[in-house]
Parts: sequence; C-alpha cells; structure tokens
Amino acid sequence: MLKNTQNPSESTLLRPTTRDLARVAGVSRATVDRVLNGREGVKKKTVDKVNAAIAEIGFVRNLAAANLAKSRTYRFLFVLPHSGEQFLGEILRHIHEAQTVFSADMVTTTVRHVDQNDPFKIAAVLASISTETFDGVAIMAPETPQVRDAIQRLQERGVHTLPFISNQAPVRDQWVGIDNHAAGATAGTLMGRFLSGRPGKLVVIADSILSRASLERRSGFDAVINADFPHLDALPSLETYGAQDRANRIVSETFRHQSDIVGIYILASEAGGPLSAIANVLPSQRCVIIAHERTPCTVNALIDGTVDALVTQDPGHLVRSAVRKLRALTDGRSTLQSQEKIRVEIVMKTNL
Amino acid sequence: MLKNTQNPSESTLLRPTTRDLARVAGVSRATVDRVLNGREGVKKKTVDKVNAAIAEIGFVRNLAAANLAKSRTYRFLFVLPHSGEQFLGEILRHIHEAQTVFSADMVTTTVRHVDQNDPFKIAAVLASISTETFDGVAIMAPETPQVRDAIQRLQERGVHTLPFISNQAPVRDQWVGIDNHAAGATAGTLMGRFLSGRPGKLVVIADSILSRASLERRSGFDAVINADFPHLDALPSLETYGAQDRANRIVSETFRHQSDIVGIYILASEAGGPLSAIANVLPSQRCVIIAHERTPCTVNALIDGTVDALVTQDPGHLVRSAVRKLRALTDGRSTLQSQEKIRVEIVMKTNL
DNA sequence: ACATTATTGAGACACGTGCCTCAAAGCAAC
DNA sequence: GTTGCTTTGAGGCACGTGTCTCAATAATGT
Repeated sequence: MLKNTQNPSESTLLRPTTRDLARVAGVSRATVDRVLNGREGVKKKTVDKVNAAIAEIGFVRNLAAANLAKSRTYRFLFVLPHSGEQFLGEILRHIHEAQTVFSADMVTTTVRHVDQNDPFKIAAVLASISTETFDGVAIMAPETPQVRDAIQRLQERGVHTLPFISNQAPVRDQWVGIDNHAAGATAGTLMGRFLSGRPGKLVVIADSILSRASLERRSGFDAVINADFPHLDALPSLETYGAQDRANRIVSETFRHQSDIVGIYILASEAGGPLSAIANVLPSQRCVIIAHERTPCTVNALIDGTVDALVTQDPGHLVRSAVRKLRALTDGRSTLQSQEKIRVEIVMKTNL
Repeated sequence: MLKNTQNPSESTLLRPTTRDLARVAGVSRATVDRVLNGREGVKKKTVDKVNAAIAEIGFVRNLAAANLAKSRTYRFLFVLPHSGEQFLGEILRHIHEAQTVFSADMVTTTVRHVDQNDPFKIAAVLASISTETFDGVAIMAPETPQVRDAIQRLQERGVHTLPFISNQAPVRDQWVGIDNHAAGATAGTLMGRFLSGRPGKLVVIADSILSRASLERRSGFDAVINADFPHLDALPSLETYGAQDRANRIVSETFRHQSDIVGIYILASEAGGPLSAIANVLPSQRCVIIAHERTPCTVNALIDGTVDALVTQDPGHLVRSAVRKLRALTDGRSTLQSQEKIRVEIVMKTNL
C-alpha cells in the first residue's frame, strides 16, 4: 500500500494530510497545527505561508480523524413541549429512530420536555444548560421575552442554539422549520382550487392566534383567498386553546349561525380536536377540509375522505436537519442549503 | 482526561472499544478482530463468547476509526443519460453540489453519460467497471435484457449496484426513486379535484409509453380517473419520442379532432417540449395542466399560470439517498427507512 | 554582545480500529 | 512422548489529527 511520505509526488487519489501541508508550506507539523487550530504565538508571515499552502494543495482537514483524536462527541438537547400531542409524538419518534444513525457520528441527543405556557420555567431550564452538559440545543418554544433572553445568555455561554419548528426571532438563516406564510398560502390555494368557483364562507380553526406560526399561516391563507378567490369569504379564526369542549362549542355555534360554509381550514398543528368537533356538526356535508401535519389522526381522516388534503412538514427531516445544523454550528462549518430547506408538502390520499 | 484502560468501571459516557470487548469476552484483541471481521480459524465457542460480550456491553464498531485505519474511500459512479435535458441537469447540479459534503465522508462520485437508446453501449460501459475502479454504481437506464445482464455480472464481480430513478427490476427494496404509480395517481387526483365536476376529455402526453415509469404513471392516473372522476375521459397517450416537431404535430392534431378537452397531463419527465407544443394550440384556453418534475421550464410555467401543479421528486434527495444507500451497501449496513423514502411531492405556485 | 522573549521544530503519545508477524498454547493422532 | 495442526495471544505499526513537552532558533531590546 502506498504511503504519502514515501511517495512525495502528489497523488491524485489520496487527499493531502497535515504532513503534506507542512512540507509544502516549509514548516513543521507543529506549526501547521498552530495555524489550523488558531493558537497564538505564530508570526503573521508564517500563518500566511501555511494558508497559501492550504490553498495550493487544496487541503481539507479530515474531520473524522480530528474527532477521533479529540475523542469528540456532540451532545445535543431538544427542548420540547410536554408530549401527548400527536405531531410532537412524530417528532419524538424520529428523534429516537435516528439515534442509531447519529451515534455513528458520535452524536447523542437528549429530550427535555417543558410546559409551553410557563416562560419562566423554560428560561430556567435553558439557564441550567452549559457547555459542560450540552454542545447545542434545539428549542421549540413560543416567543417570549424571558425565553429570548435565556437563549441570548445561553449563546453567550458558548452553547449553540437553534429555533426548532416554532420560529423565534426573524433569524431566517438559522432555524429549522417551514415557511408558515407559504404553508398558509398553499392551504389557501388548495381550498380555492378544490372549490373551483363555488362561492361561500370558510371557517378557520386555530389553537391560538397569538403564536407567530398561526399569524403567518393565517396571513398566507388570507393573501391567497383575497387575491385569487374573491368569491370566498374567510371568517375570523376560531380559537380552541387546545380544549376539546371549547372546540366543540365554538364550531357548533359557528355552523348554527353561518349559512353557506363551503370549506374549513384547520391551521392548528394538532388537528385532532378540531376534526372531532367538526364530526359532530358535519354528519356528511360537502365541505372541503384542509388541515396541517401528517399524524395518525389526520392520515385516517385523509383515508376516510373527511379531510381533502394536508399541508405538512416532514418530521424526520426536521429532526435530522436540526442535528446537522447543530453539528455544523459546533464545527464552525456551513450546511448544504438545498438539503436543509424544509419543504411545504402537500399530502393527499394518493401520495401518502 | 479519562482513559478507558485506567478506568475499568463502565463509563456511560464513552462507548466501549474493542479493548473493552476483549476484556469482557475474556479473549485478546486479536481474536476480537478475527471475529469482528469474519476471519476464519476461530472456534465456534470463542465466536459465541465474543458475540455474547458484544450484546452485553452494547459494542458498536467506530466506523470513522475503522475507515481511517483502512484508509477507506468510497468510489461511486453515476451512469446517466446524455445531458441536455433539464431534469437531468438538476440531478447533475445536485451531484456536484453535494460533492463537498460527500468528500468529508471520503466519498468521491463520478458521472458517466451513456446513450439511453443503445443498450449494448450501456452494457459495455457497465462491463468496464470492476472493484478496481468503483465500489458502487447508481444506474439510470431503461430496462433491457442487455442492461439487466450487465448489472447481474457487475454484482457478481463484487460491485454494488443501485437502480436510480428509472426502476429496473421489481426489487422494490433497493432502489432510489418515487413510486410512479402513486405519482400518476396523485396527478389524477389533482386533475379531478381542480376540474371539480366539470366533464370532458383529458390529453395525456408521454415521451414513450414503453418505459416502466410511463406505464406506471399512466396506470396510476387512469385508476384514479376511472374510480373517482368517471365524468372525465382520459384519451390514449400521445408519444413525442422527444422530438419537438412530432410533439407539435400530434398535439395540434389532437386539439383539432377532439372537442371538449378540459385537462392535459404531461407524464414525461421533460415537460419542455410538450409545453411549447401546447402553447401553440392554446393561446389562452381554460384547461387544467399537470406536469412532472421541477425544472426551470416547469417552474416558469407554474409562475405564469400555464401549469397548475407539478408532481415532483426532489433531485437533491435522490442524489443523497443514492449515495447513502451505496455507502450502506458497501459497509453492509442498513439505512434509515424513513430517510430514504422519496416523497411524491406536489408543487404549486405557493409552495415553490 | 548580551539577556530576554517570541517563534518554531522535533518528537512523543493519544484516539479506535485494521492488519500483520511470531510465538505460545491447545489439541489430535501416532 | 513426539509430531503436526489448529487456535489464541502479544505486540507492533498504520491511518490523520490533536496536544503536549522540551529544545533550538530567531528576533528584540539594552
């Protein structure tokens, strides 16, 4: 087997090592290491020599070997709402499923559940995290001043953070989740096209209209309905606050008072409650229903024809993308744009 | 820093190494190596001891370290049609784009173009490949006896193969691409729903109806139209054979002879030709048009409203999935089901 | 010129695994 | 017991990089 040291001519098959780099730069391997890992006490001129050599021979550090030498492990934490909800269940399932793949890359993931309605508790949990315990944290939490501050301090302590699904600040670059405006707009287009010309009113059901995601979905939906389907009239959002009795009440009230309802848009991530509320008032009515996320409940509704289409994001992709991004952050690398873009997917009975 | 050898108590943080494994199994590291790498000359009893220890301490070999020791590189080849087509261009773009990410995993990819209409040439190219040159080959080629045989022999020579996009045999497990029946069915559902009740005829345009992909898409489309939208009448497929003049002629003939055409389904992967043929006969007609794949041409048509929806597969995902699968094949590993499933995606103006 | 400091080099060992050699031990048949 | 064969152990070197120590050299100030 060939060895680089015995074969000084550049081999196009083997990639250059730090040894090659040292040789070409005319310095020692110790100095190469000093430059590569940004240690101080190296003359500017020497740094330039090494960098020139890096460019010349196209050196790229072998991350696997480096991590092996450092015994590096990536410890990531997912901060998620309390479970019980179906969409969250899918997320959890994929975190566990991907565990085996991650462990090959020395990535360990931990999940911590927090009460989404208690910003102080969330902040406290974030405050308990340091570089001693985790290298990166993916946070799914509503946007509040307390949480925003806790995240800020976490970053100052050197822990990498990543808004996960629930978008925090308008840091469009570093976050994992779909464009909710586009998701709402897509739901609107499907609604309009499926109704094709038929006029009437549209019921919109949300969990709470205060979250950023709800606002964005609603605005995207309205934009499309107003622009492309002016014969449709989207009613003000109904808020369930996640309570089934309230959902039942407001839905049945709405159907009692409104006459010509032709479509229902469930913009909440958890469609289960709204769907069963609708089942009460809609024995077998002709009404286009669009919902979000692929969960056991929505898939069943799709199959039995209750729901016409789903606008979804792939939970497995969300999880893997979060891990890849956290890893890139801790390595100071960048990720592949096209791989990390979370698509606004449309799911019907035929492309389950 | 802790060292495993000095700290015999099981550390939950560090994963067990071959050294730990040898200690627990009560054998030497050499024997562990013999068992792990399936060398012969080891007593059955000893093999069992080691395997028991593997299970006991949950040993998983550190692939990065192993590949480092072996100086392993993965050399994969993509055998693709001659370029020029837009969908293929997207594939190529993503192969090159992913190069940087792959190289971190010691994966190098090469692309070789072959004439799709010359099965003997394709077979010849495949015959020239051995383990000396490549570890795995992703093959996008129409299904012919010559190609099938060449693939068979390639596998016998120890080179791993993977049908890529164009499905070869019904080896449903090991192949990269979408379920074309589902893709056709999805196109059918969109067509039916967008027309919602309006009766009429549907034009179906294919490149050639002989390929497996075309057959499957057509059968999926017909199944849905017949079952769910009986008021629609899908006409026999028009075949362009990839020739623009022929496309223009057959499309204009069809529109001259048929009266009530309400929808057009372009099931060819390259929609450019059919689209411009349609533009000639359809100055501004009300007709639902569904096409396949996201290319510059179809995206433009979507934006200007010519096309109503696209049924697509993500080219970046296809490429990365192929590489992951080839890597898993050469490592004798399995892949994450949910990650490798290529989704039948629906793209409209709002979720570009 | 000298002392002092800043910079560099040489070398070692580590990470976890693969792969090789050589010797030692176990086992069988005679 | 001797011979020959099979199985195992001990140990070393390699992969590419990180991270030490200690010495050697260069640059600086006086």
